[in-house]
Amino acid sequence: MSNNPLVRKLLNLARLTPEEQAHLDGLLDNVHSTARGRNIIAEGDRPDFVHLILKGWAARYKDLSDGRRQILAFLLPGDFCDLHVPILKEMDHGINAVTDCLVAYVRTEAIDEAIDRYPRIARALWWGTLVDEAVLRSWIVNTGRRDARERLAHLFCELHIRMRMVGLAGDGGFNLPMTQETLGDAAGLTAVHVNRTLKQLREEGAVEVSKQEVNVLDPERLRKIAGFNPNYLHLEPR
Amino acid sequence: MSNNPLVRKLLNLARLTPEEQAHLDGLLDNVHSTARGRNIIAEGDRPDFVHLILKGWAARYKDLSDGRRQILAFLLPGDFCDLHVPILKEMDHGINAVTDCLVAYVRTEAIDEAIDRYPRIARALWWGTLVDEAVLRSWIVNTGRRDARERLAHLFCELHIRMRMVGLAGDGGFNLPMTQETLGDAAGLTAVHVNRTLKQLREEGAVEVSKQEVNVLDPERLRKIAGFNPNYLHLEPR
DNA sequence: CGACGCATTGATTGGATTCAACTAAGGTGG
DNA sequence: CCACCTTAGTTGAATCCAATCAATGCGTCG
Repeated sequence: MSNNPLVRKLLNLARLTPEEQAHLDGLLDNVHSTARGRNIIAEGDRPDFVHLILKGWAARYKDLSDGRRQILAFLLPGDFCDLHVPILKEMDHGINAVTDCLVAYVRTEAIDEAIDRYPRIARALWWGTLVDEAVLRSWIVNTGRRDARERLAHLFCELHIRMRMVGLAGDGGFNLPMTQETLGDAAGLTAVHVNRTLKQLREEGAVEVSKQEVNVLDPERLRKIAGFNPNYLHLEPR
Repeated sequence: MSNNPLVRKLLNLARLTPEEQAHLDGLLDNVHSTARGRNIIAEGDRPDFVHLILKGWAARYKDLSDGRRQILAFLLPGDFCDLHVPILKEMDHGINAVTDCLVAYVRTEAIDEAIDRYPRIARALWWGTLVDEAVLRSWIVNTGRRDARERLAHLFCELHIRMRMVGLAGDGGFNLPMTQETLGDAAGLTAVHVNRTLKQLREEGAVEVSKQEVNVLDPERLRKIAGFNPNYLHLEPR
């Protein structure tokens, strides 16, 4: 099994030849590290590279002028930050390192070349961006129509699957290295209310979140609370 | 000026030759109508065609099992419903006709062919889907971090620009043919609260919404209430 | 005309925020 | 090494925004 998280992720849906996998490995030679709390990309940037998370957690976010912050997506190893930059030029949001991160800087021409040369890579990358988009839609439902308890439950279900996809979680739970404040910024809640809601989820025996660890006590109950339907992650073999 | 809304929309950012425009016109020969309230596509469908709105309003939506509904996007003339279907196969949400609609059914191979033949069309279509994605992100901020008044103001700002892009609105306002219930499903609010909030926005002289018409009384004030920054629509000429 | 869909308004409830206090854990420096 | 400080988590009380429940008005359409 490749230890290139991009390959691990794409193999969840596409079959890739060793040659194709090697080509993807070759893209990730220019690696930088970003310390926790620093921006990987800021709103308004016009990056020359496409950025891919290799290690750690990052968050796509937008800030309002009065300080409110909304996280738009969590980026795990294997996720691209800004595959769209070659077309859109300017970032309309920022990417922040939630933990210390290793980030690959990929030349946009190298992406174009891989897409031209390997149709299956093209298809797999496209699949990845479409799943990202589906996750965005799911987050709109989350913030728009679910209450705090359902929201956090849904977030944990999603992150658990995505962490498993890249080999970073087992069945019992996963590592969630962020504060309750950050969790609130993702769920559209205050840190205080996240705290109370986590307590409630713990007391009803669904999930226990402590010390950066999510411990899924009762997966079935958690899915039920969340109303979780994984179809939007499009994981069935085509 | 073309009366093909797809061309009108794409011309906001791409320069397209008459030949390219004619080719796009040629894609839209298979037209069906859908009555208000009917689904254009349902969750779980695996459509054989890509659908494009030619006339009317449609809504991308998800329903929860207990009846709560969240609208994920409004689709205007020129917008694709499901450009992603060739890759993802199964719809993870539905598309509903908010008004009577005219919808073009485009063969997926015809899209592929246009993309292969005309790189600029490819680029323009990609730009369109990336803007759709940016709009999704903006809606997450809306439902996650803005209150009812800010949310509706932001929605009106966005729709006003998008309507102008396809020649369906002037400076003073635009036609919004939907109930307050539907507006609530988009903003993550109840119809009752939408009603009260519209009243408030009217009383402070920002917008007047009545009889399916949005009348922007004070654009500057509306943008200020919304905290509206149009950068996410990526409309500057590249 | 009566039925229905939609808009409007009032009264009440409830979920989430705000403000505030306190604890626990970790890191730093005198 | 421990006093001190910072950061994160926890809990209580008060407040507020939006949901809920409910009633009414109004126009349209069969």
